Amino acid sequence: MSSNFGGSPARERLPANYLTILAAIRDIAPGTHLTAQDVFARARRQRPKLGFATVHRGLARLSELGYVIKVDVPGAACAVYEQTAEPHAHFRCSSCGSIRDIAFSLPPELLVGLARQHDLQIEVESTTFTGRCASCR
Amino acid sequence: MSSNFGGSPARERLPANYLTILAAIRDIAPGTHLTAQDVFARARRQRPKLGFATVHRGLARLSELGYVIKVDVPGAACAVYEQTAEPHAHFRCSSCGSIRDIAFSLPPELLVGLARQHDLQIEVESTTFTGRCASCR
DNA sequence: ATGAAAATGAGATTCATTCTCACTTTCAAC
DNA sequence: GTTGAAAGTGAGAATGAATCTCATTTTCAT
Repeated sequence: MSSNFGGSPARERLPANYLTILAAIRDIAPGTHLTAQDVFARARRQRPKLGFATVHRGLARLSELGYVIKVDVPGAACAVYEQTAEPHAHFRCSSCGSIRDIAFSLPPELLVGLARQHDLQIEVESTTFTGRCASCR
Repeated sequence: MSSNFGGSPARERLPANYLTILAAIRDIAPGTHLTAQDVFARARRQRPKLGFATVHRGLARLSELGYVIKVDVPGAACAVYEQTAEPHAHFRCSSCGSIRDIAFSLPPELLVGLARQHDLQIEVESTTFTGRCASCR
């Protein structure tokens, strides 16, 4: 899911492992996208006994709570995770597979209109562009 | 990929199997979304010996050529396919998993602007909304 | 200290998708 | 019509991300 406009993360006690997982994502440059494997490798440096399933569980929970964002990009082999940031879209290069953020978001009033028009409750909006990046052209 | 604004399908000789696969998708109500399994089941009624790998190959090719659209919806277990239609977005209900079309598309000039601004070549744009549908509320 | 609930790690499992490969079909050139 | 190279095919194996299971460990209010 790309943008979460449900508000700020709920304050809730998190298991130590989840904090380690969260740190693994927060301790990188904004705009970086990590796969679950990446997060696993990074978090394991802090907690060598950490299991992969726990990373997935933790990422799912952290994503639910709004601490991180799970990004499902069409065409990509697996999901990537990023730290919470301003709403934005994603671009995926079909040639090299790289993913980068694009400052962009749909106007909230548009979402409200669509939701009303179709009788839906829209919680998450995700926009993805695919094409070729500068270096692959 | 949700919208393809690269033009109309190229005229090219397609293997008979691919035509069967295409027919399986075209012979349903617009707005219906079929998984590869669904397409397989339907196409197999016409060609019982058809293999599953061939369906995947065919869908990939047909999608490349613009005859069908592959829809990768965040959160869904697998991709779905639909017939080519007016550009539109997708809504996925997080509760029942149903997917429906939403008449919506980004203004082309916006895409051109983003492409120029970020030095990208944008070929496909995909917008997905997630939330709860009317019957799940 | 204690016990119920939550969290954990390891490995098995699931399942969509892709790969492999021997075989078959297609079709243009002769 | 024959031929041969290229393309397509089906079956099953392989891949790999994500989820599930379960016995064990940790947490924490009491």
